[in-house]
Amino acid sequence: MTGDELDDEIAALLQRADQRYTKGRRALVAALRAAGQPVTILQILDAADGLAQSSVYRNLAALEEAGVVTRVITNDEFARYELAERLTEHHHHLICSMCGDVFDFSLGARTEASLDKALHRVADDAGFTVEAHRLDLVGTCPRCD
Amino acid sequence: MTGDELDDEIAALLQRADQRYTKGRRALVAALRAAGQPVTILQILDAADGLAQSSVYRNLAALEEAGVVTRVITNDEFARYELAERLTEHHHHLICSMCGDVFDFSLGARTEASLDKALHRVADDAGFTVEAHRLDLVGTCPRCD
DNA sequence: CTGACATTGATAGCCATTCTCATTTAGGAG
DNA sequence: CTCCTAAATGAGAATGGCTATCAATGTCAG
Repeated sequence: MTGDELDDEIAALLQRADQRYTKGRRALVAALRAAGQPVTILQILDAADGLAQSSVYRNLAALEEAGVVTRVITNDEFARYELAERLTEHHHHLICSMCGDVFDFSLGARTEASLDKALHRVADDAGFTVEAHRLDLVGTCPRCD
Repeated sequence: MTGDELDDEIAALLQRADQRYTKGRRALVAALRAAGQPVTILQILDAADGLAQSSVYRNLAALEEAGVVTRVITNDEFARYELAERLTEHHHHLICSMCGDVFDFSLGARTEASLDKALHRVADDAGFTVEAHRLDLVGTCPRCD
């Protein structure tokens, strides 16, 4: 997806949620795009300066509500954010249990498909309506090893 | 694993970590065993009363350190705990995004094995040392649907 | 029994996140 | 362009799950 297509898609998502695509929100999206991996609020504040902490928190919540970004759950105490899969592509996370850093990875289409089938079977049995699945690898990254 | 075997195993794990298997810790383990699903601190305090909040937090940390329990990461703001997989069996979680409840499920051995193989391949490529993998299904439980 | 030390429980403190509110900004109507 | 209304912003206060503190208690060894 090119930058313009991405922007159009985001604008549409925000409009649907009655939200404006403001300067601050554009800066957030740019920071997430530049990072290329899930980042903490602190990292965002350091990278894209001129943003107020309270606005970053508020706007990330608005963007999440609109389906533009996703909050990534990890082991440490800091929330991380990345662009939603609808704007990128389905992927999973490598989480370093030492430093907390998070990296993306994908499985082959075949593995992903068979996993998805198995998961839907499980969900049906349990009466669950599936929204998403989350697959994380927890370990030690090369830098911390 | 019978109750006694479980207790022996836990005692061994604690001993290895220079920790005692005290009354309060036994009560915690009993509560987790009775629950049969990951539970919050609040649920533990409600179920097994007579436990001090501070001791529950401290003891869950000690038990986690010793490898007896596992902290389960979910979407909501409450930490959940369950007996470690070494004391039960490998499984995954169904997470309800409405009420936050968490349920266990397992995949067939074949699916699990091929997933594990794919994950190790990914980890090797990235230079990661794998500790564990985490597979969660996020959706809506029958009660909230 | 006694000393050394781990554990407990009440409470104070911490800190990521959320809330508040006065101010600024943006879009629509005339 | 000028109002007007409502959303967005930013600085700081407040929230709340969790952690640290510390005096009192329990426990094992000798």
